[in-house]
Amino acid sequence: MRERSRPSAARASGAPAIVSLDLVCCAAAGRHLAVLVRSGGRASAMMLPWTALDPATAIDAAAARFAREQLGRAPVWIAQVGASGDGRRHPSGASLSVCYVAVLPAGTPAPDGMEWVAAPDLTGLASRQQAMVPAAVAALRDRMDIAPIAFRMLAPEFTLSELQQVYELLLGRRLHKASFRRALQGAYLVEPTDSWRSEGRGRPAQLFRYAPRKRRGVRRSVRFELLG
Amino acid sequence: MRERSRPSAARASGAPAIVSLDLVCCAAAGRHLAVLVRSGGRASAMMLPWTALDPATAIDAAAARFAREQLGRAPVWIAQVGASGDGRRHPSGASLSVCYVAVLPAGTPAPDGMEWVAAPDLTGLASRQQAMVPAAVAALRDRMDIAPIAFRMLAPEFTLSELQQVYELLLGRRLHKASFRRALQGAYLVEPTDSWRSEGRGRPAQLFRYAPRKRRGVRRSVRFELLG
DNA sequence: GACTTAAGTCGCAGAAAGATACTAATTGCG
DNA sequence: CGCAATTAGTATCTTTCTGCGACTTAAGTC
Repeated sequence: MRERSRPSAARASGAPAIVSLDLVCCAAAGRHLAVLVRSGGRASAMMLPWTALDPATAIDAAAARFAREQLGRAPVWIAQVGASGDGRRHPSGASLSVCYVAVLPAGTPAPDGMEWVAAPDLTGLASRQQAMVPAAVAALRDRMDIAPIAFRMLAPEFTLSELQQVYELLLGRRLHKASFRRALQGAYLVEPTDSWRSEGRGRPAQLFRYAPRKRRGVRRSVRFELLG
Repeated sequence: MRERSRPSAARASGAPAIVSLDLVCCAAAGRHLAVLVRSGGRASAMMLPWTALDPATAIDAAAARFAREQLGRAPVWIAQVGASGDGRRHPSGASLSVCYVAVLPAGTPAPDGMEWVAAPDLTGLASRQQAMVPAAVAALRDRMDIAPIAFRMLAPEFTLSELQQVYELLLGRRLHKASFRRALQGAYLVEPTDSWRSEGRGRPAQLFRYAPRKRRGVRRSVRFELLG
């Protein structure tokens, strides 16, 4: 089990780290989803931020605190992806790793010692961490229709085109503009502001903010389409 | 940290168990979802089946093997629910627990030392295990439209009314018969057999089997309804 | 002023989903 | 036997949802 540079928190007690807590921090960046990696000195030694899990602390709280420490600020959203532990390598040598996915607004600068890498370009991680990235992205995609993840990836005031781009990013496919806006309108999730933003060429876009209004619980119909 | 009767596998080595692997085994039982519990001698000392996680084994494989051991057969479906570790109590005293949800066909008899308890009646578990039950049910509900969970909860040949009852069980609401069948028909997931089953009162029902046919990938539209 | 680009809107055609009502086949009972 | 009760399965109508192309609006560019 090889070891290179590791975060100072790891194995501080001298006891071997049994369980690691790993973080996939995501932000929208143009057409890609960017992930924060710690580049340990050389470019080839990239790793996701991780720490040894303190058995005395609640794990969700530990993840939130670790994210705040690493980012210098609280993420706008965080959730557990899952636990993984098998033959694949982890920088810590931990036999078990619990992965969390955190979301930051687009344009957040990378903290010292870290950098944003587009998710598809992210290679060369230890194999267990490598597998966490698609799992974290899938977790985002799966939960974006029950939590306002896409909205949190934007500044508090945003254009509907920006929002649509985030949805297209996470879903991995293009959406139809009119249909997207109609669905959004019907959900009473945003309210217009008085501001407009002119960005280069075309007509200025109106700015909106996330302001969900209470609605009676809508129950979706049974979907067999993805089964099989 | 109190301890009562525990499975023999736990702490066999004498070292304290750091991570537990817990199992929520589910089966449809009438109008309720039933969960397998180990009733340790007295009725009050119920617990979910759990074991100490062996750091040397891949966790998914360990969960599958533990389920097979406990059930005397392989479950028809199993998936990880997540890791939980906080102040709440666990029978093992473990600081971290990884929960898996397993599915068995309706009517499966409880193994020795275990019994089926309807999920709503399941109280008196250690608090961390208590929280696993709704989380496991939610995991089933969330994944039933991407994995054939409902079909696996039935015998290989089943009636459409039985299938609908399972869906209603997992979704927690009534479905419309005609709409359910129309959607099922359109998904090409089942094929009729030549058998019919007469069960007491009304008209005999035709038996179907799960036989998904390949279809082009259907992409669902953006859903904002559950957001907010 | 004409062209380009992007934002935002309109309306239609087809698909999907809900409801009601209907037919069909069996058991229970007088 | 004949009829009510019960459950399975189907037909049809209506409403809603969704994909899509076409359109208008407002800016920059030449």
